[in-house]
Amino acid sequence: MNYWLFKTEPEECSIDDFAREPNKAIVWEGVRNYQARNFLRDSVAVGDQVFIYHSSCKLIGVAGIAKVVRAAYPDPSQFNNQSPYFDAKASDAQPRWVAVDLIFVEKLPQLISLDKIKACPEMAGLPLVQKGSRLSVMPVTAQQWQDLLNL
DNA sequence: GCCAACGTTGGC
DNA sequence: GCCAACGTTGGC
Repeated sequence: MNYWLFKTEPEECSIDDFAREPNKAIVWEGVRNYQARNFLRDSVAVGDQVFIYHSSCKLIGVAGIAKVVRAAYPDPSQFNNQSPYFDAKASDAQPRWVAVDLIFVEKLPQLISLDKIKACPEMAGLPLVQKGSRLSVMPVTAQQWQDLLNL
């Protein structure tokens, strides 16, 4: 079992959206970065645990936890020309992007803020806090996972 | 809303 | 395959 951190803008999809329908799988679509896609496609597996990180908002940080219930499959939004994630260069035969499905695990009683994460020396290896990193899907070690929850 | 740092695109 | 121009990300 692996651990991950997925970034999201809460206005689009927040931990509260998961909490509202705790038994409904949420399609994690719209990842349009090759490095992030490769993680999704090659390494994210059913049962993996995911930190849901809120970005570009008032309260920036890890807001909760979700779990992978379906591994990578072609991201439906790439074929939908009404979607902001539409990709004209993708086809059924040759999809470019993948999605996974997640389900709610918990909302953290208190958000783990980016400030706190940055201040923690154990988190220095996390791409999230590395200068210039814009990865939206990143691996988290078991140690980092535990340390983060202890913050 | 600014802007630095990245990633992608496309002409050559 | 280089690289300038452009678009995006995401904290501030």
